[in-house]
Amino acid sequence: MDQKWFDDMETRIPKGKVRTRFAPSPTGYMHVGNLRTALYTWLIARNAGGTFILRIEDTDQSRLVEGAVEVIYKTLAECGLTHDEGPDVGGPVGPYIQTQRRDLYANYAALLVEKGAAYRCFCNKEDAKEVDVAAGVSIHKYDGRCSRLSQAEIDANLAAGKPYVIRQKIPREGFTTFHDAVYGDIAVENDSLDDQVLLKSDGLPTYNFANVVDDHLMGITHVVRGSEYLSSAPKYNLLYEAFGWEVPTYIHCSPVMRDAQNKMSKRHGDPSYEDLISQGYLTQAVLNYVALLGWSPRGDKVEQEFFSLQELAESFDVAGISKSPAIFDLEKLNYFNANYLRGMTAEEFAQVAEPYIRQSVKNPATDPAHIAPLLQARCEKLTDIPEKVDFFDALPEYDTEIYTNKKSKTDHVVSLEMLKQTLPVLEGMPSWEQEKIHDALMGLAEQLGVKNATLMWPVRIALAGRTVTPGGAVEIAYILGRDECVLRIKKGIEKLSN
RNA sequence: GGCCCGGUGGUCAAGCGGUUAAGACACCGCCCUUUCACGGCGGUAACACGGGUUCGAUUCCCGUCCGGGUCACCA
Repeated sequence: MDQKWFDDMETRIPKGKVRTRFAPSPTGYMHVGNLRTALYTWLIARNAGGTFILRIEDTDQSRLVEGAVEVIYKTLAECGLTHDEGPDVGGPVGPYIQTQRRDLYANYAALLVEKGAAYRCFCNKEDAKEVDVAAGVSIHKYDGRCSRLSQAEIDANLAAGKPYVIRQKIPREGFTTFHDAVYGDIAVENDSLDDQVLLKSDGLPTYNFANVVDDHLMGITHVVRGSEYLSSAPKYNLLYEAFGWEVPTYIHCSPVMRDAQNKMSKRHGDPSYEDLISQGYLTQAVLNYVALLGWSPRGDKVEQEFFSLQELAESFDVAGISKSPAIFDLEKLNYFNANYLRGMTAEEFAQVAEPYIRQSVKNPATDPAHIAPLLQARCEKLTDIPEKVDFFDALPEYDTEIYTNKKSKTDHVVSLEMLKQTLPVLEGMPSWEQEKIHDALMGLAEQLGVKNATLMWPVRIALAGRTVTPGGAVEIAYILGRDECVLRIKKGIEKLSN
């Protein structure tokens, strides 16, 4: 083994600054838990003025998914989680795709064998498996038989070209302690640890090995990952020790749940980041909500709930990360989304709303820009829009029962009278402007000596055929245009006269 | 089953030995009002259970229960 090669690898490692990495395996699907991990990882780097790295973990050749890496790039870019180093942008410690680092892992695995912390195992999968009959479950704890092979036996196997894997040699005695920034100190007996496979027979590393090697070689100071790796952490520590490497700060994050007992998953049909966007949610809202799902601000910010990405970067603190799992609540996401929608300028909102309005308002004479303002305070997500505005194109069939309203003191008789009074007023409007329509109708109510609501309710019902509408009678009338209004009022009169 | 982790209202979540146990979502009521919203005001609702330690436990320790994770040549 060439010592100089190892020394060169060491000298490439950047030192001093905080360096974090998001290391997804390309599954073609960014689930919410993954997004949150990426966010926290990014925030830790940005909060410290450090470096955020993207690394692709594609060592499982049987799970390759076409275009999956693009989904990752696209999502990170859309969310503003910019990476400083990665496969597409390069960097000092590349390559950033694990399959392109293949030889490197083999070298480090060989080094470990030399050090006596790992050994070649010639067993096939079935030989290595044990079944715990008493427990009624199969456990996969390898008995370490190949660690006891003599050099002659090893040489013979090698000479015979027998395939092998490289396993980590775990001490049988004692215990291993490690520290996690969110869970604290955790100690486990070494005897409960398995001689895990480091290098597979195809020559590629397992996640467990590649991770340790890459995190070290890339100078990662804070390892952020899901809590499912918590029980593997002692084995990683043993690896760091065997190499004589400094152990990074571990930050394990509890899972995002769909309900009390299940993680969110594609299998259960839970939405991915992309699904949420196509369901009408805003990226900012999703990020804001997800940030708070498992993290909460401290100090003078305990009560703050709206955070821009920049504000998150300023406020984020590992101490605020929660240990217990959090259930993803669409209702609360709705709340955040509604607020972000309302926080947009009228122009911004009109722009994002237009395609949704056009889904049901096809009439080219109707201007979506006039409808958008009515919608901004009335929808939680963009996909709420189409069903709210479909009455503009065509008056829906409706039952005259809806003319009756206790609060506005209207019934069929009153409504009929109101519509009859309204018709000539609208027909006689010198110009069709919203303010003029408003003044005319208010004037009519006053002249008739009725409450505004008594007049406005039936007019709005006749115009929309709906009890719930975005905007009031005036706004709707203006958008519909005089001719259509007259037609719809007449239709109302006709229905009420029967 | 072994090992590891967790357990504050329905949900997120503050709390880190002494509090009337924050706040937010949802829910309910009232106000505003041209419907529904928005907005404003108010309300219902929680420390899993049992033992300790302590003058005093939501907070510290132990046990129980419940939940999760892990035990792969997947990550």
